[in-house]
Amino acid sequence: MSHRCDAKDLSILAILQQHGRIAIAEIANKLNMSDTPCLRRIRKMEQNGVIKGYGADVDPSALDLNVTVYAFVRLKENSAHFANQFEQAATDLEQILECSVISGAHDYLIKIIAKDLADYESFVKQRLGELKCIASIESSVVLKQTFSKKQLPIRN
Amino acid sequence: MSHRCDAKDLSILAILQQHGRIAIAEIANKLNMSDTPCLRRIRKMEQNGVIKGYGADVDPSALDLNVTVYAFVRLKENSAHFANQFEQAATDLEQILECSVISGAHDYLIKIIAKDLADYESFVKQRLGELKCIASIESSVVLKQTFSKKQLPIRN
DNA sequence: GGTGAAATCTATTTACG
DNA sequence: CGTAAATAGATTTCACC
Repeated sequence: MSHRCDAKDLSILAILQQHGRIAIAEIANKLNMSDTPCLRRIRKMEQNGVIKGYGADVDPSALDLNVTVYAFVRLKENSAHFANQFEQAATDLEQILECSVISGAHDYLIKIIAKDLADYESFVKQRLGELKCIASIESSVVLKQTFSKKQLPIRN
Repeated sequence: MSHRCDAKDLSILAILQQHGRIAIAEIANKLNMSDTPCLRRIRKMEQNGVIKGYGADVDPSALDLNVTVYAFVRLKENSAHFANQFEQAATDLEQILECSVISGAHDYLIKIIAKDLADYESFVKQRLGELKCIASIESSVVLKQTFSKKQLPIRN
């Protein structure tokens, strides 16, 4: 279901990554092409999964979410059963924004967002602490987000 | 410049986070309101920064970006000069998607995306390795991304 | 804060090179 | 793969509650 993106597709993606609600005609205009082929390319990329969707980028502090924490999680056993249990639980917890299996001494790296440190602490104790598959959690609190880019690097 | 979001604003945000290109009329319809107030609320949230922007969610593998790595960086000194130097360099490097100052033994956690492990290695050696402010880098390769949610949790 | 209708702009389709 | 014109649909403004 994949698809080879040519240079024009990549140019369209570079624009849409940054301006998700831009008019198709404006994209076409920027790239010196007309609307119809531009729209056709976009619809094709939406259909074959190159474009997974569109979203508004919301300021976390507007939702009173002021603390981000990265946490390393180790499981008690490296069994498929424990892994599935943890991954399902993590998926269901809205405060966990990202969950990755990583190389090295730990099993998972998860990114968590919370209102404040007290909220984070109660999340760890009441939600993660409930999971019997977890052996240890090591938290790294984000003191300052230098930046977070929403765009992937596109090289033409 | 902040703004108190009421329940309707939050409902709008919940929809726009997941469907960034949805028609305003459709949002209004889902929430049993008419177009004009819905649009007014959205424009207000765009202006006061609650909505920071819109973007297409692009599949990294379509751009031949198949490796994600989290790296802990320690600086040689905890001076403002070294911090500024590192943060500016990280901002300029497109492959670094996120850069956070974290608590604990390390100074920064950065998220890097690369074509493959060879590409990542050359990035570390040729780009990061050039920076005189860095004392050490510890990489955690993402073996599998269990999930990555693009939406912040919204509780009404 | 809200409504509903009119005007304007954008997306989509169709016909064709 | 491209263009251009016509239709259908969305956004925005307006007068008003």
